Amino acid sequence: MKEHLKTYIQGIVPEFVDQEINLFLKYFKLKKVKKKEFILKQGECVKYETFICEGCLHVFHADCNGNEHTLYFGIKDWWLADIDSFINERPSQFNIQAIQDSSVLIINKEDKDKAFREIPKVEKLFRIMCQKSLIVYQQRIIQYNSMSAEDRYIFFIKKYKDIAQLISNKAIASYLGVTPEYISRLRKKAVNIG
Amino acid sequence: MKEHLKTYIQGIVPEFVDQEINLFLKYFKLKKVKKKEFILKQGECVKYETFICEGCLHVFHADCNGNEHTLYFGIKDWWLADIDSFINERPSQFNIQAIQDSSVLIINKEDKDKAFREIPKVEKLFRIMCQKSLIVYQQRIIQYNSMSAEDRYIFFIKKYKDIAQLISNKAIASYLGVTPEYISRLRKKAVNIG
DNA sequence: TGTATTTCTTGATCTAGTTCAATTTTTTAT
DNA sequence: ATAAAAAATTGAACTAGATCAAGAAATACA
Repeated sequence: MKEHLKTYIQGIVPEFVDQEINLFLKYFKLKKVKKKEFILKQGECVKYETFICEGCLHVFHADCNGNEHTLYFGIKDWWLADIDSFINERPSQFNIQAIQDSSVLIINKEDKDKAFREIPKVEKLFRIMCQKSLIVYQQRIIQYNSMSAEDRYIFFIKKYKDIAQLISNKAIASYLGVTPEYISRLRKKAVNIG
Repeated sequence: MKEHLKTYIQGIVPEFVDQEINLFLKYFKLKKVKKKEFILKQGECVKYETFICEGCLHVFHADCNGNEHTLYFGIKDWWLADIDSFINERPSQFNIQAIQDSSVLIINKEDKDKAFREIPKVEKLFRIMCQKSLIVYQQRIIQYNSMSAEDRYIFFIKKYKDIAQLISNKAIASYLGVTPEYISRLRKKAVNIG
């Protein structure tokens, strides 16, 4: 399983040498997560940063009316964490739940901090990962401001084909910020048009 | 002017020693920007990463209908860059325009890369900065999905009091993803309610 | 200082997306 | 294989926010 993460790291920071990666990988523990199982519930403090080897997980916030709002879905090669909670050690706003049986690698805060100190390239790795996430979020924000729900739906389905097939329409709705009913209507329309 | 940046850096990464900061600061050049002046126009490639010492700047995308969509406003102690353009060396989707006369410090790509190599703590600095931005974007995305335009307006005005006073309602509208007319109505309502 | 341009406001009308409720389909668990 | 629960669909009514248009106020600039 750790091979996944190794390949991922080499893809991001090619300067990493084997020995450094292996040292880093030692800090990770493999965890199997069953479908529907939570690895984080909102209100808890995030203890681990998580790399997905296989499966699919759902990061979402439930508001006081019980409505769910999706931050994102993660598949193979994605990282999961509520950074705000992990870094600032405050209760998380988010739930993380497996949509399928999944395998993840987890590292705790002390070990991650140790890795930052022992292996300087880890700083670079996380700096670049963060930048990549930022780009995606920026894109998404511009889309909220400039596109209709219908266009965002079409964009989502195209961009995240593989994820879209694994998740419910309800979950897509909660990602796009619309109601499940509306997704249902959009879908019907899409089918009729072809 | 560079003192601003120095203080900022010390606030983020206290381990930075004076000598390292000074070395890093050497790479920055001061630039004065007049109100309404652009430091980036969409379609251009981003050459500089920018730190704001004073003033206020506006980062926005103009769509094919000429409508503007604001990514964010920056004031003192904010960084500006379309990371996607800066890192991947592709044309930017964004404009950056001064809302007031402003002073900024700029660093170009080669110098930034050099700094990453010469001063390892710079990696840490940018890693932490990125994390902070991510937290803000995540918050904003959840708000798009869970709050009405009215509530987002109220939130914005409270959270960014100082920025809100400098910018037009039109600009606020383009940040929130609503029309200026609607902001006008919300404002009226707010005044009447008190 | 006056004029041109941009913003702001307001009314009237419209529509994308919501809400609620009922039914069907799919999934889950036994 | 079956019952129970969750998700999806559909219709009808509704509403938050958009659009268009026109006048008032504020800003920019020569």
